Amino acid sequence: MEDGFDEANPSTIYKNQGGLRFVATVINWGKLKMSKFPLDTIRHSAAHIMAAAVRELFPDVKFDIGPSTDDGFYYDFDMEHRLAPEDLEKIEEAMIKLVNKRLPFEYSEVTRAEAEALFKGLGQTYKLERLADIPEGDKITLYKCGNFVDLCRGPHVENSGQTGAFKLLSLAGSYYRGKEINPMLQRIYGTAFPEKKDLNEYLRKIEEAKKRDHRKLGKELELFSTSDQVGAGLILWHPKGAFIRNTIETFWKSEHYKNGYELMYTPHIGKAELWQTSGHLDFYKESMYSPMEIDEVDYYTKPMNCPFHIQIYKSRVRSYRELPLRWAELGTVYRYEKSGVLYGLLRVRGFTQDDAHIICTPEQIESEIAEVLRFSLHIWKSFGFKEIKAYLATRPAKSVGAPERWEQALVSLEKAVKQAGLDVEIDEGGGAFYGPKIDLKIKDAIGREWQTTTIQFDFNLPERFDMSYIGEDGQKHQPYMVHRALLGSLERFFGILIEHYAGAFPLWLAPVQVMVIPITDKHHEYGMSILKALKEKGIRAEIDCRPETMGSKIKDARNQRIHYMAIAGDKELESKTVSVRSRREDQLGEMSVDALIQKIQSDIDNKI
RNA sequence: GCCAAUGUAGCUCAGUCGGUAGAGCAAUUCAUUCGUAAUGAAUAGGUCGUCGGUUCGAUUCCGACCAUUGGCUCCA
Repeated sequence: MEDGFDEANPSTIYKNQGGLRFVATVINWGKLKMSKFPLDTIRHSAAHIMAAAVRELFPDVKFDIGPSTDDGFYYDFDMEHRLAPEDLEKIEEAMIKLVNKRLPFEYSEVTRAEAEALFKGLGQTYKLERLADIPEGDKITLYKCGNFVDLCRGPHVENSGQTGAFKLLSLAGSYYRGKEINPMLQRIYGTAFPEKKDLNEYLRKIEEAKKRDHRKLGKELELFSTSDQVGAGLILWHPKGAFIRNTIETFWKSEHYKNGYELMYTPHIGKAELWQTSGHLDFYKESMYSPMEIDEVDYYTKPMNCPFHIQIYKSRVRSYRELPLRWAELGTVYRYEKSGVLYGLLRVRGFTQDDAHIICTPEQIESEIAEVLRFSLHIWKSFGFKEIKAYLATRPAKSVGAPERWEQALVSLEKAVKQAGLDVEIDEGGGAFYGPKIDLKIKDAIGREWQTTTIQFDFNLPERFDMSYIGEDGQKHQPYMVHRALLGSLERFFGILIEHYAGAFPLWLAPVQVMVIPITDKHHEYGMSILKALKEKGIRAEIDCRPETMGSKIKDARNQRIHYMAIAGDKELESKTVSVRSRREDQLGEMSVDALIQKIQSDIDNKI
């Protein structure tokens, strides 16, 4: 009978604390079937049940909030007990008991004073603070399920039996109100679905994502690693990963040359004065590494390439006749990232941007932007990504640059996006202080979105570096400058690529395209001749001459995600053929080596 | 950076309530010469993340650090 709770008559709860009355939430939903409750209602209700269960197990708990999310729900708690993974099972068990009781969700509209009295009485300090956030005049509603009452705007399901199939997934720390200076609360993540099969499908998806995890595949396929001795967030590209990177870079470079770019190389460090002029030491210093002293002058490792490109621009007087300049560089930069945010290839401390700067006249800006976008989509298509969404970020409150420039920039960005036929979302005021931008998000094979391409105007650096060109009128003018990265960084892109293809790269990127498998050592010689024929045609082939069974060699080649296996035994030796197996289609039967070569070359050409 | 967890052979993991450790896979050697997802046997392989403390003795207990994992914050 905690808190005056009467099991037989739940509605009597808290009557002693302000005489609050609760009514069932049944009205909200009428006769809806459980599966008809909105997903977020089910999840939010599950969060309440979880909170109620936590309260039973740890009575001293203080509650913060417990919303539904895109994938499920969470609830933030503050308590003496440090939650451990074993606790999740106990909490789930307690939840199931509450579910089986089919306790009604009941709500009550109360006055601020009533709510304050209630939460003060319960010692729920976070709830009191959350209560204070509710604007004067707004309704204050409480939802109660069993002996757990929560400040909540609802809605909820009718009773605890309707929270569907749920599962608690993980524990995490989380700052109160998401602010670093606030105390860290304990968060439990879970998810819920109307039906068990939906939950299972979701859990299967998590498993699928785990299988594709680039950190796991990177190790298994020997693509990359990091080393404690080198340092966190610094990537070592192993031969196979480096091969793929080189293939990406070669393609990237040739496409850039074909599309009107020029490529450059610039140093990894630059004097403090350069970064002073660029403003990085004022605005970006916390992401830069400590300087090194050379001949009594401080030099910084570069976090960006732009100041160097600008120096090339400024190496002589520029005429309007040479604009637009499209200058690209695979520039390796180093940025300090907090230790806790490092994540495989996706968040690192040293990375190579596929950077470019477009320097042009105001008249050229619109077509230049359209062209960058077109080029970007072409590149994405080449790597097998087809679903792309654009995000347009406009002028923030604090910003530099003439209003008419911002206006023109936005118009050209909008036009370009429209022309490219992309779905676009506007992020009002989300631009950088130095200019508006378009970001592209690409969707991978299992539907996850990744932010990659960014196209950013910069009204700051041309000013700071006093960039100019001589116009038709013989006068000095300030050019427009646009930064853009298509793949983002090679590290991050490689991580995305690994997950997109689950390690099974398209043939043109695959480090090994064919594995020749002689059945016994009688066939080694013939196998070697096949290997030679393939290599002569520039096909990346290897041969497996280990004294293993054919089945074992096939298994290993498959695990290495090798596209084609060319099996050579007595039959093939006699008919001068190979028996071909593909990763995708299993057995393709016997064919001549020439036929295999043709097949492979056609796959490569089609970027399959 | 913060909260929590983890760190044992190349990989995946077991184990030691304090007496310097074990499996499977991989590797090596030998045997097997095989027809479309694992042939068999033997051998070798570990400062138990690093440094310090407690102890007769530490991989085990304690502390610091490093790294990793799940989140939070951050990512102009």
